[in-house]
Amino acid sequence: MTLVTTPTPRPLRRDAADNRAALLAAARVVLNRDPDASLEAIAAQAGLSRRAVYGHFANRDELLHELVHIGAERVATALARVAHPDPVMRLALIASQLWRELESIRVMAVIALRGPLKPYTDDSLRPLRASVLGAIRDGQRAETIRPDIPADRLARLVEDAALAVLEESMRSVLDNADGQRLIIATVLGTVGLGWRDVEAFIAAHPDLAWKDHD
Amino acid sequence: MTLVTTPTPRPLRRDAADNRAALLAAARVVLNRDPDASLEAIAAQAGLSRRAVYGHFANRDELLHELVHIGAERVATALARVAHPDPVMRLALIASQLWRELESIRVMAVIALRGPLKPYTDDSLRPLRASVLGAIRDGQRAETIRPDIPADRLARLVEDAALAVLEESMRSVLDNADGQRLIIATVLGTVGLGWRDVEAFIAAHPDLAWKDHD
DNA sequence: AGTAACTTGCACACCCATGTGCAAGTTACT
DNA sequence: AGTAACTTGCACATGGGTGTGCAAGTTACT
Repeated sequence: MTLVTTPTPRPLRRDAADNRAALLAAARVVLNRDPDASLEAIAAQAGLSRRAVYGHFANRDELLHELVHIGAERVATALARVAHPDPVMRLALIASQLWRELESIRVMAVIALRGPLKPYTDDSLRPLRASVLGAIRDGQRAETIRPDIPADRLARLVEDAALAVLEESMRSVLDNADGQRLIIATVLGTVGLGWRDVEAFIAAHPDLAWKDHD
Repeated sequence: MTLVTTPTPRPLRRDAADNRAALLAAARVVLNRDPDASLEAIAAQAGLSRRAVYGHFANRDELLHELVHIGAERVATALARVAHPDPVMRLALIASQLWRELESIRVMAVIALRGPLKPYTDDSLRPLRASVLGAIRDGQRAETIRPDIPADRLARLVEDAALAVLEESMRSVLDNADGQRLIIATVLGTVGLGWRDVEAFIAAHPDLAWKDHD
């Protein structure tokens, strides 16, 4: 008769846990700079050897998979905060939350484009996309959002517009307040609002302003 | 005394010229689908062997260089048609011309991002970018274009927005009329016009409508 | 202080893409 | 019909990234 051990294989040693986290963080940084970066580059950024990577992840894909998984969780958490009857406001809130998850979002987008991780990444982004699409549909019904472009197509353009702002933030320096304002302005602009309307909208909703602490 | 031969090395054989053109066309197609496609893939698309590529281009970079060169010429030609006192109209015209050069533009953008060709590609796109930037500055002075975003930053966002439409055209099918309308709407939206203004603008300028036959 | 966990460095095999040399075949041009 | 141009297929070298095995060193935990 054998004793059944707990399914938990073993409580990771502290330095190992740190290194694992460091690798993921390094991957997020390096891959944002160069989507084709080698494991060598990622390990170096984490201050580890390439060989060590294989102590934590079976292979490259598993590392990326983890990255996407973590990103998806952060986005889901951020998205959970968003709820508002006005679809335009909902889009603004989503945009604003995305700004806070800049690096995770961008890595996911970049990984989604290339390689075999695409299906999984798409899965992870599904709720976000559904949420955007829903807001756009509602807004089109109310004609606050341009009804001249099919909702699904407009949703993709909004996604690309948001990504453009995230990329812009890698080129030049954007502090949080500016970045948040910019991504909101760009998303609402894409969706059909004129710039004066956007300014009025932002002014009318001071609760949209950037708050630190979470 | 020696006879001086014309600087033209020799008049390319016809099939060779055809194949060279086929390779460039194949590269445009294949690289639009996958920016990292191998020479093998490009040659195959052209119906040639990988080895033949080296009969026309010294190396991979030279092929890409040629592609960018051709693209730049097409864009320059298209851009030359654009001149209008109203900066918004100017942007619309630029956008409209870009739609006609879809594949060339997209390949250039994709090549510009990665690899050592970036400086050359940037050079090639300079006049286009200058033109966009100029229109934006003029429009901001007149307050028809949103003045709340610095002109250079807005120019980059416009560029990304235009690319987003070109990408959208690779995902779903867009006929010329729709594509042109969409890229104009997106660019003008990014630049701050509301969707009703855009519709009015397009309606007021029937000369913007798609015309075949160049 | 001792043990297991973790990292390192090196060696190696593997894959894939690029670039070159060369002989043999096909094709355009005159 | 003959010649040079062009393409092909193969072999080979090179380079860079991935993934693995193993021995030796370091570090966390008890």
